[in-house]
Amino acid sequence: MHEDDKPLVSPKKSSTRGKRKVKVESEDDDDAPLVKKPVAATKARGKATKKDEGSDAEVSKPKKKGSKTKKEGDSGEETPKKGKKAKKEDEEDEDIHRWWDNENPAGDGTQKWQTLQHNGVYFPPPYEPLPSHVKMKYDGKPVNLPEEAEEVAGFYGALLETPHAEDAVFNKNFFRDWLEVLKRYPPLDGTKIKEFALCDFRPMFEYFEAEKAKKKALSAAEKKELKKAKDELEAPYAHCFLDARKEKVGNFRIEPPGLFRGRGEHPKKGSLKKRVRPEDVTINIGPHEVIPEPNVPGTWKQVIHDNTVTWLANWVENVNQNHKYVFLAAGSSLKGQSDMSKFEKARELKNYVDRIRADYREDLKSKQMADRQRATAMYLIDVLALRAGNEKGEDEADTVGCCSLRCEHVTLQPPNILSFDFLGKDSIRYFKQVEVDPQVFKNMRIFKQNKTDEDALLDRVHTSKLNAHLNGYMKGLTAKVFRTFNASQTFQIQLDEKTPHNGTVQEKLNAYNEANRMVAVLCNHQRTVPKTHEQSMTRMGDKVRQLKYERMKLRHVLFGIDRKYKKNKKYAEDESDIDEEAVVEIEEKMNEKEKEKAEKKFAKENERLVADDKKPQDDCVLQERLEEIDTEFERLAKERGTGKASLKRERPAEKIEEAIDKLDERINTAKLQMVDREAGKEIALGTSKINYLDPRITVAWCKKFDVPVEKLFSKTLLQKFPWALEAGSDWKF
DNA sequence: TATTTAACTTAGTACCCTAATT
DNA sequence: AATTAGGGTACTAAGTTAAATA
Repeated sequence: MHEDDKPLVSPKKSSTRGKRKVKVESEDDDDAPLVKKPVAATKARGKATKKDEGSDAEVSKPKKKGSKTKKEGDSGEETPKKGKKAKKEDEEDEDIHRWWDNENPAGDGTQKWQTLQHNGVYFPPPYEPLPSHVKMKYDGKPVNLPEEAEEVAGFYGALLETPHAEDAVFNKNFFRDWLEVLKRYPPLDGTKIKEFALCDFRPMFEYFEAEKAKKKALSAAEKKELKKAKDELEAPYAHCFLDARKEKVGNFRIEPPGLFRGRGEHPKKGSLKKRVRPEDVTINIGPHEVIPEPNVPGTWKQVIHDNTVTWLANWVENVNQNHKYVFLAAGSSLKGQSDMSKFEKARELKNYVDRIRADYREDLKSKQMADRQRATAMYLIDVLALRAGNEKGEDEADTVGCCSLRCEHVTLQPPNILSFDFLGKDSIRYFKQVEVDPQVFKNMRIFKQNKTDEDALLDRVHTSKLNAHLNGYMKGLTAKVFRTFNASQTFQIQLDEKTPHNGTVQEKLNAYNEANRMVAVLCNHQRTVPKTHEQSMTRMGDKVRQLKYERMKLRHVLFGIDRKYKKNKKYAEDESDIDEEAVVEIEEKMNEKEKEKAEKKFAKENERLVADDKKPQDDCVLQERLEEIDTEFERLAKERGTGKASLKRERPAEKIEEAIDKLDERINTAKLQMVDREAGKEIALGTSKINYLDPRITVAWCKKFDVPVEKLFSKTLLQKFPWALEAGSDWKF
């Protein structure tokens, strides 16, 4: 692998080591001449730098982007016609940086930027006190709170109808932190707030709800107006210039204050997450750029110039002392390159995985306990796609991964089934019974010997050691690469095997989703069952029964036409679940619906007549129509159980046969849809699509099977994966 | 070497928007 | 035209990992 000098790709380590801390300006003096100008770069855009840094990366552009570039070219002034109607205002028309055209676009190096210009971060607007008539109550009496205390009370008030308000830990933490605020900002009327149980936040809650409703009731135009105003305020922060290219910033808004919503049994949930001020925020910017002003009063904690990192700003959040960063958006070159190298690394694992597997299978029998445990861990990571599983602290939710499994999390079901039950990342339950290699089963029995439930199952394995071991096989190999590798590999294989070559687009999409789901199951990607799931299931079920009913009727018509059909097995058999009772139910429902429809139609017709200055139809017209429907209903009632039926309009037997075939098809797809829906109700497909499946697999598949990629990648996903869109139809993971 | 910290990826959910449905 | 379901996005918590520190 040759070292190349592309600006974004530097050879790593040697050059970056030791520079993690703050980089002093003078160190960068050597490249000063290159970047002096961009101080005024807001206007200059790519132009100036193109000349200066020239050549690299841009070579392929003129051809394709000719027209676009020209437009950008006359930069400075706006061409009067420009944006008028040609484009929707949101169409960005940036010429994308084709970094993946470079010879070694992802390399394995740290990306090191040359210039970085941005406007800092966007602080949320300051707190606006509630109107004076909205007051929480204490012991039944309204309390006059200073705004600092009111704000925090409001955070809680907004959550009244959520499960958080029922959570003892959440309440305790909130109340503790709120009391702390109250100490500094006590009620203005002298109320002594002592007990949580005496607090009534409902007036606040109701006010918020009313405000929400008001906002919702605004006309579309007003909403648009508001959004536009907000966008304008935020616009300066939405993009930055990285090496003179405009790039989207991911999360340029500073997280607003609120109550910490930890997942699962997080001991700190409900704690007050304080408002972040400029004094808390460090910004990272090119050494020669104009230093931006915060949009709220105050000065930055620090301004640094560290081109070995990719963040624009950071601060430490007060609840868990977690570091928060402002990064570029997923579609940026920096993120794109890193994403691509992630998948390239996973592909590289293909060259080593056989060896690695052979080794750990061997080591499953090692005499050394540490080796045997490590091998077992690797088995779990490789086969079950478990996460590495770092140790966690007392002040965090009790969740585990591979290396942090405890004895209580695995039970043995002879001869060789392991039953896993533990909470993983985000406190998502991993609950599976898995048939494992007999040696793994034996090992587990051994590892559990003489230990209590709370003891570590793999007490001799630690993530860092494990990763060091993996790194010995392949540079950069760590536990998490296996998840990426196995996910993408599984996906590719499933698609290759299961895609119906001559199927319809829908059938192909089904195969795709099936493969996607298989990966999601492997990685245990879950979601809460949608609220409406049950409802939509019954609705789908009703639809199937309706179809079956129609089929039955058609069959009966056939019997009336020719007795031979009764002999035909295809038609002789009754539809499942359509018994006498069901028929009654269906017909009653049909009757009801028909009447409703008739009434609506009647009303509409009259409206029209009135509008045309004619006189509306008499009610008896409606009555007549309703009676007709009832007559039909009675006719059907008489048919019940006779095994015969007639149609309103006669049709030849062969047409009916065709219709039945069509119904069969519809019944089948509807049933499949139900099965599909039920199977997927708690499986999240998105996570694997975004993080684990090499997008080139999807792109190649789309090309090969002639499916538009837009059916599978949303707009943002398309923006995230520009580098993958050029994969050929025969590309393989 | 063990522990801590910094930086980055991965994750589910709340909420918004859009398209299907009524 | 209004409602609703479900897809998409924003948000930020919770992981992993390498490097810094003790």
